[in-house]
Amino acid sequence: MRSNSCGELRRKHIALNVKLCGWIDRCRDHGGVIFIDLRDNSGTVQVTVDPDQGAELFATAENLRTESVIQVCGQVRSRPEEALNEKIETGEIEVCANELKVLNQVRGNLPFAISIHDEEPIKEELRLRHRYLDLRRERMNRNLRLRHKTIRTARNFLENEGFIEVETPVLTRSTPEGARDYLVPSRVCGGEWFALPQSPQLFKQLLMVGGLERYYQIARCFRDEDLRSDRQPEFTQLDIEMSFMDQEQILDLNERLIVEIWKSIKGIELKTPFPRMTWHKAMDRYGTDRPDTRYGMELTNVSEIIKDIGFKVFSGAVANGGSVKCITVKGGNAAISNVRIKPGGDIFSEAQKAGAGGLAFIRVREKGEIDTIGAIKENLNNSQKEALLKQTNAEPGDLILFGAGKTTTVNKTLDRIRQFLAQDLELIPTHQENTQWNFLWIVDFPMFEFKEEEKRLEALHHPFCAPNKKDLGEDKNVWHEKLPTARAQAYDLILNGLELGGGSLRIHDSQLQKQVLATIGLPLKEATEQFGFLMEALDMGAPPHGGLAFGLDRMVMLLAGEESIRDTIAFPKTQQARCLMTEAPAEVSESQLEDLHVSSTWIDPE
RNA sequence: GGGACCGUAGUUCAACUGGUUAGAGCACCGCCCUGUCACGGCGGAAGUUGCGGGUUCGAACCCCGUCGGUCCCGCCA
Repeated sequence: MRSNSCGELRRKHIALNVKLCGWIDRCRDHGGVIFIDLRDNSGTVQVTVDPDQGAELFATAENLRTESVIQVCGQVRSRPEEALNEKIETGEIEVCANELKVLNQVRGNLPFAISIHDEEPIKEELRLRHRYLDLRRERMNRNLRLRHKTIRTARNFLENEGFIEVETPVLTRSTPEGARDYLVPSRVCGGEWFALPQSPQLFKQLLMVGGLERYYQIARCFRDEDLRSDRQPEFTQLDIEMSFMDQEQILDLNERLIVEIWKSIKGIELKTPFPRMTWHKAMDRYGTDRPDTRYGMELTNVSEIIKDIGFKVFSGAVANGGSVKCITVKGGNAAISNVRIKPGGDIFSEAQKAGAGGLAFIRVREKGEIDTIGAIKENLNNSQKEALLKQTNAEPGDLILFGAGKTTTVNKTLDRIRQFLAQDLELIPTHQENTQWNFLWIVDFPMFEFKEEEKRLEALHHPFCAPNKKDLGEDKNVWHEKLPTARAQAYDLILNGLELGGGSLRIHDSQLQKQVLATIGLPLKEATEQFGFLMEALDMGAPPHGGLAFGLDRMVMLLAGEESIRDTIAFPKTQQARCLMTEAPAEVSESQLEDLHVSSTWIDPE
């Protein structure tokens, strides 16, 4: 069909007779001579149609339209001296057409322009409705190639490390905890349902019991929860699991994988080992378990200094078991007006959205003078003031913002304000050549967190994470007492404040597994029903194992510099989890439902 | 489940405080043009202002509802 690709043609091809296929990127009809920019995915080349090549050919060329698919036969020739174009890779030559066939004619208006020269933003709704056209455009084409290259790099790396790729079921069983499942009714087993996997977690553990030792998968995962710019109902994980490796070895292997990917995609040599931070320290210093370390403004705990002062908002918070923390905004006096930090202001309302009742502040003036509301100023003696300024490293010109109350709320508030101000004050170097890639391992997560609404403990990662042996001790009889406060051998990889992946060492002892499930309030009977196959396997020679999973869509998004994972997925869904192209989900016939022993209770609001 | 923003020609945008026939670039159609490369020139067609209702002498604009899209909170082990 074709002898060459458009983008490869150069001087050395001059005089060669070529056959090209592609899309018409643009046409320039000069009446006597017609120029066609022909595009395939290697690039574009100028095809010239001269009138002396025949009336029929010329007539066809005159009626061409943008984005029609054509096949061109012609000879590569040098362009005239004055018509060379340095801006185009193929700008030294052109193809003189002697035959031109329209393989597919564009009829009617295109919903939007495809041309590489067109940079107009298009409404996403339209892009999704005609995704095949959007994919033809430079940006999406590039993103999908980048995604492919990322996966290929991971595959090569893991291959060389002795991993094998294994597929796990998409039709599996529903499990409690975690996200809402997508369900599939069984026709053969009436009244019973499959669930689509939220991740291949249990299967990959059982592959370890199966003696595979090193597994990976580009795994599709499904979660029926509300969406965000970085969440799709079906998304892809780079899922990895291995046996006989301790945490350090697992982290090291994954660092090398990440280094390899960044080298191949960005041409950057990342420094290893990546920094590590305990979960506790992250919460303390940043108020979040996924801190963005590209900028400072860390949290300072000042509970000790102000616990006895007369300002009840502060002292009361500490007395009630909470804390008072603050962030110091360098140069904040000049940069941030009082209007913004008082009720109604944008910074104040950020604090409110995080659950804070108010937002106390201190402006640091020359010679240690401070400027704040009377209630704080009057109740702060000189030594407390000095201690405060010292601990926060505040200097004249700085603004200190406080969170006081329940520690979780204080952390949430200050984390949110810290991120908001980083954006606002442009503390993050973006669109610069030296983009920072701040990788950070968060380690030593707690096993559980207390779920206020349900008055019970819940697994922070998932209930298969192995607890830290040091926290349990040697005596198996007291494990159940120590479990609730134990740390997990779990880790997250954070990149610039986003969770890139996470994992853990797994429990490979059925007794311990049962105790963990009991700790989150799952009775043995139910646990056996849900996870009996796992517990059984753990009694039949289960190797110590662990692994992790990376959010591939998110990783590609960051590598591509995109702000939504939809731009890294060929056919993504909208925030309402619809596909605008196929219009899925859609109604099905009554007989299909009957086959599945299902009847719909949906009542159309009309 | 909740909050915010958006929806005008095929498309990207405009239309003052609610006021004449809803405009412009690109695309499209026609004519002209032999060296352009985001070609150029002249002309033309193109609109249920997402949809439904209300307020008003008068609505793209204000109000209510609804549909769709985006961002966020809740949610997402």
